[in-house]
Amino acid sequence: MPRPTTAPIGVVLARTAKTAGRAFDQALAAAGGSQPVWQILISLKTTPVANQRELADAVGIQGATLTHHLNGMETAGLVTRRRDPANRRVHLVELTDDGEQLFHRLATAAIAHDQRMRRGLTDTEIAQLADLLHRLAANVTDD
Amino acid sequence: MPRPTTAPIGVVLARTAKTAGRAFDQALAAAGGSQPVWQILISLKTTPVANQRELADAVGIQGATLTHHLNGMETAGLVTRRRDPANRRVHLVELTDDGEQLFHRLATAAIAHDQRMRRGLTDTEIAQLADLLHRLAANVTDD
DNA sequence: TATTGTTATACTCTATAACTATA
DNA sequence: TATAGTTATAGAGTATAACAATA
Repeated sequence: MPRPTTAPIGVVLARTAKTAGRAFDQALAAAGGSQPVWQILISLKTTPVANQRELADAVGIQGATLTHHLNGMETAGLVTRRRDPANRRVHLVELTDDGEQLFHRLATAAIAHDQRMRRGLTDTEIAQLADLLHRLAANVTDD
Repeated sequence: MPRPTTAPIGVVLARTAKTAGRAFDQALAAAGGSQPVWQILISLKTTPVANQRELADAVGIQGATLTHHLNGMETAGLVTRRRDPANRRVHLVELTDDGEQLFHRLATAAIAHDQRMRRGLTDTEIAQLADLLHRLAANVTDD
């Protein structure tokens, strides 16, 4: 008596994330950004981080990878880096006016993208989905 | 009266997919594979494709990208390519014995990974999740 | 010595454009 | 001309290892 073969949830998740991620990429690109830049901006705006290591953790990348993105963002005039006088090993990352403006443009694009994705789903269903995704992620997080 | 700020579902989805995707990468790497190789193998085994273009579509990549992966897989002895006698423009892709074996190893790893992710979730919840993800993806698919 | 961050280097996945082979 | 696939090239994102600066 074969179990009803539910398609592997990992496959469904990966496929959906690929599709949604590409659409999100396009939305952000049209607004002059990208997913890593958006993640970094949103972390800077919403999460109090003491140093770049914590920022990298918040974004989910390595420190060297963060440096790579910050280099680009600094060249583009989105952020400044200066040493913390209290601990000169620490580099304080701060948004410029241009960085603030890009943040708002990307936020607008992200909100529009989210509303598009949510079409036809109730708030309850979205909450269910978020809960299920959280529980799934917890299962593959080693801690 | 501000709406209860549900976290953007796109953010939750992207974060979950990143976490789950990396765990899946590690599981496949430990079994000697990768996500693109696994997607190609599973498409070859389960989807009847007439040519490489259809295979690329099934995997969700461009034809040239598929060629890139098939080159590696052919070098690794996982697949063979030969021209279709009936239409010599078409290259028939076939799994070798080694390819079959890798498919089974990766399938085992994928199943274990799926079971790990599903811990604590009922079959009903998984089915709900799959349904919600499908509806989300449909909203960002242009067709 | 330990901590913070950068530099150097390289790998994987992906893509577009130009090309070859076949029809 | 149109179709199937490959080659050439490039770009984005990520990572590890070695290094410099600071404590």
